[in-house]
Amino acid sequence: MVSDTRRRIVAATAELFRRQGMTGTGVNQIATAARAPFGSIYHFFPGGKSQLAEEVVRTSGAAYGEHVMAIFAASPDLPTAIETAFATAAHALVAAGYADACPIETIALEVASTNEPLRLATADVFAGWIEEGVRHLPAPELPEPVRRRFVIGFVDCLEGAFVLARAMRSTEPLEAAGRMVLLAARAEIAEHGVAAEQRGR
Amino acid sequence: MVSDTRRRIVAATAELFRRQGMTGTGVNQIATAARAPFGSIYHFFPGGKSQLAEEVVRTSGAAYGEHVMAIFAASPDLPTAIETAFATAAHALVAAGYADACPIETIALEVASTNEPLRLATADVFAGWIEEGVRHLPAPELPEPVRRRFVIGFVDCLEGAFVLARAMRSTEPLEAAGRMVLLAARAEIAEHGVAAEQRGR
DNA sequence: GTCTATACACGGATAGAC
DNA sequence: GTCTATCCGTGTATAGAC
Repeated sequence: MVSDTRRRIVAATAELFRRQGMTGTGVNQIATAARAPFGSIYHFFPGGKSQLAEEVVRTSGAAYGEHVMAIFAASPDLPTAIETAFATAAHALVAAGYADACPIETIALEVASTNEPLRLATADVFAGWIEEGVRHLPAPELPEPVRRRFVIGFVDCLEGAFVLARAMRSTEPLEAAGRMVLLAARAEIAEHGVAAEQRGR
Repeated sequence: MVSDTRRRIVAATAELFRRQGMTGTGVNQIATAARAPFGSIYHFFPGGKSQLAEEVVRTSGAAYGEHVMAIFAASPDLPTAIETAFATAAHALVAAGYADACPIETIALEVASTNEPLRLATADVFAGWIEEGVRHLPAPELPEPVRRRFVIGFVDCLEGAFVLARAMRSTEPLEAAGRMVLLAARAEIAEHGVAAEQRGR
């Protein structure tokens, strides 16, 4: 049985961190947003802000990965998956007034050179996305190393597009990223798909 | 005649913001790093941290854009430019211990939903990169809208790769991004370059 | 387990001597 | 122009009543 107060704290923290980053968010602000007494945060997270941040990074990071995996799973082929993923991301970003994009991106940059435990948490999340992405990429004809490289490039494009889209308040960066990933997908399939057929002969 | 103290303040701020972000950096820390008296910061920047941040975003953003443009200008064709740009970025990132990547990326995410003047400054920088990139992209055969879309995708990939590379302490994301951009470039040239030739007949 | 009060440091910013 | 002292708010964190 998980406390409801605890859940509210984690949810409020995730939302605030996603929008303002970690250093830009105070524990006080979290308590207010979660409608939780200040002391409850230190009751549930004796390690303070760092412990809370690590849990938020790992849980919201995993949830976001599953969200993208669901799109992969529902797509008949790779081009469809790419178009759906970037269109969905663009739609969600506009709906949220360009506030909510990737839940861990801002934190990842903030802690990369300043907080080793949290840096590791973000690295674990990205590694998990890549692993799951390689496993579920709807392009079984591609050899595993190609799939891995492609999935990493996919995440690169999505994350980078979020930065430009939020700054410029435009979906154009997401459309450009989707196009780039799509062209790369076609090229990899043309090259390695054909090679696979030739090997099969 | 520009004060040397002022220059040291801007340089120190740029370095600290690039590594720790803006909210994670205190004015006190800036003064110490710049070996400048605390009050000098408010002497040169009466608007305080915001004014200093805006100048840093615009100047270091423009400088970084010129750095990439120099690579474009020195490359005989688009594939070479892409390979050089991503290889140079990877080399620089490793040399800096994964601390120094894009000078405005962390700030852009921090301020996107919290500080409108600074958000505009980051958007202006990105817009400037795109404009210059479209102008100097070593692929004159591509029509202008295609060049624009491609340049935006290029920046998407670079920025996103920086996030993953810094978090994972690996150059693999930069290599994957470079590969993705390269494949997309070949595809655009194959499609539109041929179309241009056909129109010329 | 819940909540309030408070400690203590550091945040940004200002005044004013030199 | 340079630098120090200081203000006040907010930051994280803790103590302890309930």
